[in-house]
Amino acid sequence: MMLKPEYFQEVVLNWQAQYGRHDLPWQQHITPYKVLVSEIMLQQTQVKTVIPYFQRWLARFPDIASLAAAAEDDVMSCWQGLGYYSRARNLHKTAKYVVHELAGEIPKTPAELREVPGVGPYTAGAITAFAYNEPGTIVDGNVKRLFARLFELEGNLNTGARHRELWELVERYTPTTNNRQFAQGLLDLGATICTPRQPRCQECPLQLKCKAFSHNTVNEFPQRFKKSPLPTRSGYFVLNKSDAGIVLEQRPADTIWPRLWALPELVDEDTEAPVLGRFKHTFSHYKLDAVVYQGAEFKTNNLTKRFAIDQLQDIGMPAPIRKFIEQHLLKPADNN
DNA sequence: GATTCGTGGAG
DNA sequence: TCTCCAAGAAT
Repeated sequence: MMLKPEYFQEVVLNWQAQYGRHDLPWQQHITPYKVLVSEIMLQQTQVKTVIPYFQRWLARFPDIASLAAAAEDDVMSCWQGLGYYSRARNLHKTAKYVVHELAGEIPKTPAELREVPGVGPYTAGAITAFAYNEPGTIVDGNVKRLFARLFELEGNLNTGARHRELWELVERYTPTTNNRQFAQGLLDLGATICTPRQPRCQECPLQLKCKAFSHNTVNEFPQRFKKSPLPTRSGYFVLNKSDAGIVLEQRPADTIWPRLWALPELVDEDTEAPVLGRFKHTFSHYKLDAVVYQGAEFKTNNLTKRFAIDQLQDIGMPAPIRKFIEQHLLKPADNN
């Protein structure tokens, strides 16, 4: 290895101590529970987005026992708007599992953590390192980018084989001590210095060791590949408003927005009912063009319920549905 | 291995 | 507005 692991570790640790982030909410009075919650929330989600959710979550479910004892509706309500809702249900499952089967102790080793629902290879290593300060390898988007540039790793690192290769490379550079600080250092370097665009190479402690920097190819790594444009789907929803509130439907577990409360959805368009409004929404894998009908009849096998307006803040609703409803309740259309 | 799963920050 | 992509995991 051209770059000695001992040197790399020393650089990352020293840089983290001096320039890394130390004021994130989940870094204060660290407990395994805080680390678990934060790591699940941070999956594919930016730190800035997570912080207010994390604060509210800890206020509502201060420890793993309170989460285990919570009702699913409360859990989904607290997660609403954060996306990837299976994370919330898995976290709830995990809390029950840990409280009832593991005497409240969150597992410590990556292997044991992998048995936990919603915990994959990254999160297992992260919890081990951050919660217990024990050796845990982490490969996320930050680490992938940093190593891709440091060693000019070519090709698509997202394939199974290349990802395993990258994982083993990072593993060889992961120390057996100072695990928490090292893991934080990797993430902080990726998030604040080795950024996707306009990286701050002048401030990077690894500048002289970085192959991409030396070849002036930093912006070419990690190599990007074209993705096909997102398909567009249509959605048809019903908003039935009365003085008593609005009717919502709890969505089935096998749809987008599983088990959230949303406007009842029609399988087809309704050419009879008046159109109240439309909205567009972009998911990770398709675009939604939605039509909302006013007072359309619908039949459903799902649970439906009428909610008063002031109840809506306490239930888990998809972000775009909530936005649409708020717009039309605050500024009701008078075009009928 | 390819798909599915949300939402919003930032350029 | 459009694009990339974010402390990924499950199926």
